Amino acid sequence: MRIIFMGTPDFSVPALKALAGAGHQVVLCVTQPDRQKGRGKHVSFPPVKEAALSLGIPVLQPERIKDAVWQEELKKYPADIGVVIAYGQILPKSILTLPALGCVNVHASLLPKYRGASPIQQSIIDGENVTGVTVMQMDEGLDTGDMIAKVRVPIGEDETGGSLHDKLALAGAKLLLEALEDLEKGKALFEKQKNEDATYVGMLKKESGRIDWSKSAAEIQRLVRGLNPWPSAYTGLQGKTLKIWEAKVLPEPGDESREKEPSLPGQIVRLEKDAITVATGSGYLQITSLQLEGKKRMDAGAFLRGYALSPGAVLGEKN
RNA sequence: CGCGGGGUGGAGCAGUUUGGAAGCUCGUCGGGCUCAUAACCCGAAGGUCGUAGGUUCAAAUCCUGCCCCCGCAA
Repeated sequence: MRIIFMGTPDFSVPALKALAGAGHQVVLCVTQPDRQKGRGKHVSFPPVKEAALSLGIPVLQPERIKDAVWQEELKKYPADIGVVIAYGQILPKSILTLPALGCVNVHASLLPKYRGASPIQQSIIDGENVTGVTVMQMDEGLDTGDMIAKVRVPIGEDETGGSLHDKLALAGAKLLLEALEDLEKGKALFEKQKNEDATYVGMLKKESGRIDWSKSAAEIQRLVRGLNPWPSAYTGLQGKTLKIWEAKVLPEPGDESREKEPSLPGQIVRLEKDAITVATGSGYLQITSLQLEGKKRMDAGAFLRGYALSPGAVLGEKN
């Protein structure tokens, strides 16, 4: 089919490549404008643009796709269908209805749960056992369209936002091809979403990674996993930001000697050769991989070799 | 020219302000102790102190250029 592809981040790339690899004709890629990124304020291309250029696909980068000029521009690229994956802008109805078959969206959750911007990370943070990808026919609402295809993906014990992101991106690419095939043959089934079951998740902010030590160790550990590698869970250590990359949940501090001393949430109760155990609102968190502001990520053992840390210190204090 | 931290034996750090014999905690290797050990004791190997140049009797340390890593901000 002739396809207009709209997407921006890494999540969209496998689908774009899959479409091209499956013989579809991607006539145009619409993606967000180049932005200043990184340390030096250098402009960089969105991942989808990089991929599109290497595939020889024309790229359009509207600042505001709602502006009427872009609708006219899109008409220059006749297509059978639009495929939207994490594009980053709300599409007006005039564009959704432009291709003959309209536009379909690949969303990284089992709709109607986790509508919105950060379904991958949030499903881990919530402790879900399973998530998935949904392909839907787009309508004007936020992830409210009729569902065409769905695939379930289990969330593992050690799943991180990054690992799940990659799995879902690949699963989504595969599912998309199947859905397009059904649509092309006119045998696609459309299932309405149960709006009463819908849940919404907003965009991730840096602040969403701040650890609240009064929560349970299990909750904090899920936050650490869900926000790894971005934006990462963090706390404060002696005035500096401390990112927590990996941690385990312990029901007990694992040391008989300290049980008498009450510990505050966030207080370091035990230092081992390669782990730092911290008290939480419920249970203990054993930190095994971390990163201090300005330093590289390292395992707890390496950190303790060079950083004078002693039990009793409290993490997360005013920063 | 967005702000800031940093590059020192395999790892993580101190030492740089007040130039003058390369240090600490680990790891590795050898030996010892032990029923045993990630514990303890003894010993050893391993570093052009990111890189290029400058100042100096003397530079990890002061000055200049360059490379690389990281946190923030976007």
